Amino acid sequence: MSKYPFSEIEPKWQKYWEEHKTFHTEEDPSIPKDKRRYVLDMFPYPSGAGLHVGHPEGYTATDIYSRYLRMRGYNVLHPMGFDSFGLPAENYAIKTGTHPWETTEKNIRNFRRQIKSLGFSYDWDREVSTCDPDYFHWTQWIFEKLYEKGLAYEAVTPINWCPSCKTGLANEEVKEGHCERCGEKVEKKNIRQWMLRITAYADKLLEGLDTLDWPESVKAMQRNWIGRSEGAAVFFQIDGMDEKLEVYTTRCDTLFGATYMVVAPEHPLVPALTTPEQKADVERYLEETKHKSDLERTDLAKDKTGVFSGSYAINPVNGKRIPIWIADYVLISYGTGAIMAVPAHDTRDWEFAKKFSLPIIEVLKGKVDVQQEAWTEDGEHVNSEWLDGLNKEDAIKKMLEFLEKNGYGHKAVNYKLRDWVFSRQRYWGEPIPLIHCPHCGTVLVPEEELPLRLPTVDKYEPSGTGESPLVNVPEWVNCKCPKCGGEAKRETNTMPQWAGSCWYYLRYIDPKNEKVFVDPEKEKYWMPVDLYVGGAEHAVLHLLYARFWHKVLYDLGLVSTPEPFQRLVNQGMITSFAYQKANKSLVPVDLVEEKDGKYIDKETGEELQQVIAKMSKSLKNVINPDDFIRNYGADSVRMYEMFMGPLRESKPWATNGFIGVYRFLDRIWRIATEKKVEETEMEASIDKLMHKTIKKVTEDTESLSFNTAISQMMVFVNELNKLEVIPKKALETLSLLLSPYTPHLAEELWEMLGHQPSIALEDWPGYDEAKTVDDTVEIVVQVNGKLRARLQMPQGAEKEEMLREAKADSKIQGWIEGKTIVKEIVVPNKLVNIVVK
RNA sequence: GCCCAGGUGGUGAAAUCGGUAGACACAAAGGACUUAAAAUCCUUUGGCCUUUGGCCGUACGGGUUCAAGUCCCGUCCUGGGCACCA
Repeated sequence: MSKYPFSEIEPKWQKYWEEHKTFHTEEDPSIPKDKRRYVLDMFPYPSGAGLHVGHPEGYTATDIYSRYLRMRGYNVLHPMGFDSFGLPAENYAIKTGTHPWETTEKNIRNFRRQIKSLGFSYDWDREVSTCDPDYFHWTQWIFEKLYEKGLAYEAVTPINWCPSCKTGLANEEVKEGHCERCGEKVEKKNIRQWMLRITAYADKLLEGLDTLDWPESVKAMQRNWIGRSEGAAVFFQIDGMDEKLEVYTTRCDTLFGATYMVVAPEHPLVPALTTPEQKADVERYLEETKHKSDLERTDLAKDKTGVFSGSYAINPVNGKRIPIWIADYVLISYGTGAIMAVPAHDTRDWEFAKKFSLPIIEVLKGKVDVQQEAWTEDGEHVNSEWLDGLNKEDAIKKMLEFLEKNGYGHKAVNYKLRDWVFSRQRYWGEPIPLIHCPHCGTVLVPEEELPLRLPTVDKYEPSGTGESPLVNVPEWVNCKCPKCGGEAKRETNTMPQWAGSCWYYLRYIDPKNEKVFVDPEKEKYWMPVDLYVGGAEHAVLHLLYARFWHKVLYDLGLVSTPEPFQRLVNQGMITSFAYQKANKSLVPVDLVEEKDGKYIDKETGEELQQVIAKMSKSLKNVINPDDFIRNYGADSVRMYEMFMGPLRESKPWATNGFIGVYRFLDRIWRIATEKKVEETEMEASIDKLMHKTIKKVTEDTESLSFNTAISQMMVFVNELNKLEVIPKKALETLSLLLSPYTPHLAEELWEMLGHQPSIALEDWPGYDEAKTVDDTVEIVVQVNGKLRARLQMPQGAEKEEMLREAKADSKIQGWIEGKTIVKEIVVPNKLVNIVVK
């Protein structure tokens, strides 16, 4: 069926670009700052499975945009690399004994081949790979800066432990109590960890969001994750003890309604609070909660449990004695690990109070009986002495004044954000460049000894005791202390995968520099990233960590911008069709057949419903672009992925739509090769359409609305196809407009039209605004808002004339005859609406 | 439960400073060309009716307006994120 020889054209031009270094980028100082753009893709983890169709979506979008900007005279930095440390290569090594380096190299070669086969205009001289010692040299160096600044610290804390991956996880890597990577239930485990003090940057990370051109949803997610809340710290005197219990509350105005207190089971005051009579009960409860997994503790049922400590606290506002309970619905990790409970106005406290028959006192006038359910909305204060009658806002203000004046408390801010657990007990990651010396304590590996490389090991198996496989390599672990020269041991933890991706965008700027991580002049030349495109799955993890590192580098004067990524666009996920039984279970795609537009389960004959689902191995609906590139060409793949729908929205991969863009490209090929192409005067209508097309494609490319730009090009091509003789100018313009989208075809056409390559270096075509408007326009005539007639009128006709013609129309007369005209609305060049009674 | 997106033909989707709903494409049906097929080209294609015309139609129910897919209020559904955060 094929006439369009993509399999010859595409390798030809890919070779040309590579040999001529068409997309090599230099820091040309003569190009002003506002004519430079940094267009970045989220670099891939080179998995063994290779590229899937989601990758080229974002990569094509940035490639079109980069090629467009170059044609508009911008100097564009558009690099690609590989995020190559990570667990899959290590797990494969455990299974097969193959060194992760080998697996990773092989996968990178495959990824590079696949990416190149799509004809992207990357400057390959700038490729980086995070597992390359020349790269992680500087990852380690940045870690040392963080350490020197006091932002890295060691702690033995309960961390999220994945028993399957045998490593600690950051909070961000735990999803619903399960390991994000393997799905195993996450346990709590106390081990020695390196932590990064990201909490010190909570406010800066929050405030910076306001300056960014990012999707609101991603900003909202980061705000949620940081979780800043303003409230008060309140001190409760413990009855009969010289101790105070500090709580955090956002609603200090409800203090008169506090009828009991709760501390987390891990709270340090628990032993002191426990009275002899309660000791047995408390110990039993502590034992119980210790064995609950995180998931069980936060499980759906959320049945409240707890035990009375035996002690009482004094409510500072009224001197009442209130009991102190121990319960695991209070988390040690948030606030002070202790709360004042106001059961009338908090659902959780209410449930607990009901279960243990604690008093419920209403302090906000609500619409419900607080003995029956909690009232959690605002209301007038009652039973609150000097707060009675006030609303929430005023009452909080007044209470804060009272607390501060009497030393009972003060304003306080809390965050949900936790410090970042930065160490992993694994082999395939950047070694943390620290040495433990019995005399000098923790000492940094001297800068001149970086990069600190990974030793060769025989077994990649983690020890499972919370230590990395590196502990089994004594010749690597044992070393001399750089300070005192005595016997010392290396840190055996490695960095998490996120480390390398925290700063890779800076290394692209100066990838081969052996002296510094990035030359400051070059950094100033390109930063910040003008457009960053990638999946929404990195909304908190990568994008928060990278911002954190960048802000630290900024504070150290090492980078020139407070934020790394000025504009972020999330490409929508490419989903796939899946087939659902009546009981909602999904059937793998290879067990489904299509019959007369219906989908039938091959095994049972049951009729199935077509639904949209994430691509997954188990449903066998993962799509690899290689087959499509082979069968239809890279240009078709690029164009199809852009034509499917808006870049930002998720959309299903429906292969039957693919043929449409292929036909489109084939049609262009036939126009160029089978029709006469001559330097003729263009017919006015074609000329107008050409100018309209240039305008639409320009605007839509600029705004990343590639799907509508493509449909406009289709309209233009359909019109050209009707002509016997093709004006050369029209075909040249089409080639230029196509060139960011289907660069191989465009280069070939450009050459056929007698031009020197490369079309990528040509100027983007301009348009004449006057030619983008039609001489006559269709005017819609409505009567009472309903469409009744259409008129052809000259562009820019006067309102009076439009109205006169509308009323003169025979159809309209039928509608307005014998009625009173109440109102007449005229929108120039658009419509007339006559309102009658 | 909370926070963010989104709901338009058989399908992917266009159209949002409120102004012709369904551009472009797929699929389907019919036709031309052909010994035949593929490819290509042309026509039709939201639903209904009494079909040179009319009525209905953008998840559902209200509202604002001369005019609502678009704005406002409420409801339902789908996707994503967070989740005992005091």
